[in-house]
Amino acid sequence: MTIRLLLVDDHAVVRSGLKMLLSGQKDMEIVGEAASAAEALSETERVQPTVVLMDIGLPDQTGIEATRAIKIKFPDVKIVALTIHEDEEYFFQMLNAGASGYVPKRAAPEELITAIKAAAIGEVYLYPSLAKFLVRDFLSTEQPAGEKVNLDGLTEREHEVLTHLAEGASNVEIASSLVISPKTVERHRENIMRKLNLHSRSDLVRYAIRKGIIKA
Amino acid sequence: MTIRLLLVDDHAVVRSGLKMLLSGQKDMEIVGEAASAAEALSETERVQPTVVLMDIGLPDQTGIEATRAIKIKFPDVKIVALTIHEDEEYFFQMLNAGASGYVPKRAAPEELITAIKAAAIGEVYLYPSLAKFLVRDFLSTEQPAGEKVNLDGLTEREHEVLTHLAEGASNVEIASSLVISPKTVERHRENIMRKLNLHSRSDLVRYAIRKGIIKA
DNA sequence: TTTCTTTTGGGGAGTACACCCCATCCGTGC
DNA sequence: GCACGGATGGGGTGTACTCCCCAAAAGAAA
Repeated sequence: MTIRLLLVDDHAVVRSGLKMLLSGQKDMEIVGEAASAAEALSETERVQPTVVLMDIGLPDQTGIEATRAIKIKFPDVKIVALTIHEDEEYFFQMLNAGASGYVPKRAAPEELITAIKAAAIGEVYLYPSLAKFLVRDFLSTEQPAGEKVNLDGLTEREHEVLTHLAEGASNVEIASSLVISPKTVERHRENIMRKLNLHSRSDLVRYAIRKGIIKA
Repeated sequence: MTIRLLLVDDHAVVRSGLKMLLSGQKDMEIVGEAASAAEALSETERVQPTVVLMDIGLPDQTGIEATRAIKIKFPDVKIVALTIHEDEEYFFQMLNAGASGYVPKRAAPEELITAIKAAAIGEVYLYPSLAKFLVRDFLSTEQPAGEKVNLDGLTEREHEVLTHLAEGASNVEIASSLVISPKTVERHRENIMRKLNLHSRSDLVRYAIRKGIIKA
């Protein structure tokens, strides 16, 4: 079964390139083109494509709005975003609008083809640089690496020891890592704890993560 | 910069096939192999790979547990799941465990290579048949995706104890808080540590923060 | 020069932890 | 009924940790 494609992009050159690229695919057929959101909707109605390749930057509306409009009228039509934008915001909005795929224009041609085929059979292709956003959202664990400023009154060495401590290393492990005696490590740890008013390794771990000294 | 790979699969034949397949890649180098979860962990420590190719069905533990263990000890090591399983359950668990990619064994070789490269630069490759699950999850829960039940295999009580442990409480403090014996707290702690393959309070703290169980 | 800080290290006391053993009670499932 | 897992506890062993004491060398600051 051939995949019926509708190309939506306001640049004729881009559409031509896509036609050139995709015409080599036996199982695909380009059944229509559109240069605006309004046209995209009417063309979808007219040609009943399997998959719509949707640009985001369109003259009248955004491709996001066009996607939403198409999915409301034709829920079975799959839409793959093909755009220069690689930021989280557009990506999430396209997903919310109902897109079945998201491919940056810089992607390799094979990736676009994979995305189209995936969309056609009800699956979803996400470009790796965008997929990570979704996974991060899924894990919902925000931990943007904080500034590595050193203003807690610790000395250079103490800071170094703290890093190891926070990573869960034992005194002996740290000693061997820093090539000093375990007793010295202990000494540093005591000083760190006194300065920071902490009293356990668990406290040190949380402190270090809060300060961005280590990642969780 | 070459990508250092560790292959984890209990079938030697599979590993051989992967070596054959990946040896053609100039920017990749296979630096180790493992046939079990335990071996995976020790090999990771030994060879410090960039990316671990992780099977799920392993003799001693699941690849999910192995992934969790590796990510806790070596957060920077990227892990790509390579498995015969294509169901939602395993997929979500691997993501929760910290995987940077998920590729079914039936996928095309190029897709595996893409996934490895994506993981190596901190991105995420998700196979289309799995990606749709994540998108559906994203759309259904809209904001608080992921972390809702005990995907880590802990019981209700253990989860409760873990929270206190992660906050730095001692056994005695937790005992008095939960109105049980310190010995019981210890019992729970042991079970938690065994299930999560952790061995110190510091590990527990980092685990809990990563999971969003407590804030840093 | 003298003082202070940093880094290095040892001894020891008391506590907490990590990891084993054991058992009982209770509810769910077969 | 019986098995099974979960929650509850006790005992013990060895190690690691937390916190005190002490000191000395090197370098910066007074």
